[in-house]
Amino acid sequence: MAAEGVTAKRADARRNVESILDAAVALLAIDPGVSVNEIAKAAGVGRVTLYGHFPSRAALVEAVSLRVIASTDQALGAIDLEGDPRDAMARLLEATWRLTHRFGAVVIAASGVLTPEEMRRVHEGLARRVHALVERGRDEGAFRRDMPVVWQLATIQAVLHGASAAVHRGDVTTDDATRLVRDTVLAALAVTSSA
Amino acid sequence: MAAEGVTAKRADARRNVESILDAAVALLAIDPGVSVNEIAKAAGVGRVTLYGHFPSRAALVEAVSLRVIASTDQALGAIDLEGDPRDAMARLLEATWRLTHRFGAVVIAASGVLTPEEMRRVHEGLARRVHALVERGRDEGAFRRDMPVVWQLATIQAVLHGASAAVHRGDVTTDDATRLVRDTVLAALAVTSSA
DNA sequence: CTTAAGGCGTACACCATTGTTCGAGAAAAG
DNA sequence: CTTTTCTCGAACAATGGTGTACGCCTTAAG
Repeated sequence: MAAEGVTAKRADARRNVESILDAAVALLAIDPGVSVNEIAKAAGVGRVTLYGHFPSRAALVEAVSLRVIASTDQALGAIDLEGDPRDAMARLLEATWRLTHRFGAVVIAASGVLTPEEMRRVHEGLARRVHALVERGRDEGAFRRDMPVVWQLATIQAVLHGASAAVHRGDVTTDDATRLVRDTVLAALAVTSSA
Repeated sequence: MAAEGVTAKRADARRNVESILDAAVALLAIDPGVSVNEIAKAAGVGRVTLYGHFPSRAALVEAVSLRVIASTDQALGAIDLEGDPRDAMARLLEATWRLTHRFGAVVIAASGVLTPEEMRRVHEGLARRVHALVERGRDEGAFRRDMPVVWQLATIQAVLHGASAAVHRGDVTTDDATRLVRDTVLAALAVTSSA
């Protein structure tokens, strides 16, 4: 329908592609080095079938990355970043945390496949919102200015990643982590009363 | 000399073992999956020579782990943890940061070789000091109590790890990171003035 | 129902890595 | 100098992963 040059894929083929992508996202989010065999098995298809849809492991990882990026970008785009920087950051963190926890190590898998330039562009696109919000918070006196912005961004990312690890370890629940990430990051960004 | 049961190793053999361990620590701290070949090459010895001293890759990683653990334990044991919890935490963080940055990913390599029980014991030994200090700080009203201790420990670890990544990325210098880690962690642990 | 697209298992080539063996040669120890 | 230990390269088997070729079978599509 879309293009008549390519013979429309059969229904089960489309279903399998979806299964493969779903399984790949789930497994790559835990272990970036998972084998194609395991992904195919988890998707309920044969390894050869997987290769019928994705010419190589790299292509699969790339497809997964694109899917994760699109999903992430869409979710973050819906966040209201206006108003008090602290409140906006709280909202942004809540959404970002869910995404980080859900996709986790996919980034690591992607870093081995995508070119550094592609990685930079993706990271840029996702970090842009946080970056802009941190800048605004600093300008408006809500966030401390005695640290580099890049450091503050790195801290946010580190806390998110650490929260994901803590949940996987069973130290805290996902719901608790939502609150803890927010409070911890806001405390780290807040202007010190002793200054 | 030490024991007459074993024939004393030759001088160059001892030197080579040291070279191998040094190279292994350096390489494993960057890439936990580095090959034996690369380690041997970096140490300036043949791969077979390496296998002459360490029966397997796992044995090498274990030896490296033990060396790192001993070095870490000794360095942290020299820290004065008395006095104001904030000051003590600052001192502890400074030392821990240097170790984290120096050894980094060795932990990841070790996790694939050491048994979970061994890993737990090692982690316990290293986290014990931080844990005790956080507890004391909470009891004395210096650190906030509206977060689980395990979360606060996870946060500290996350910031340290993130700092190491930031330095490797070139976002901040090692010296800056020392100060930033301290200030960020203390801000995250501090009791909120708004509460 | 007929047909073609897709699924699936087996088997194979290929590559990197681990771990071993052998023998010649260099170097330390006495 | 002699002996013993160690180094080192080359070669080999084993493993585990990626990617391909082939043939049979299932299933969607018309």
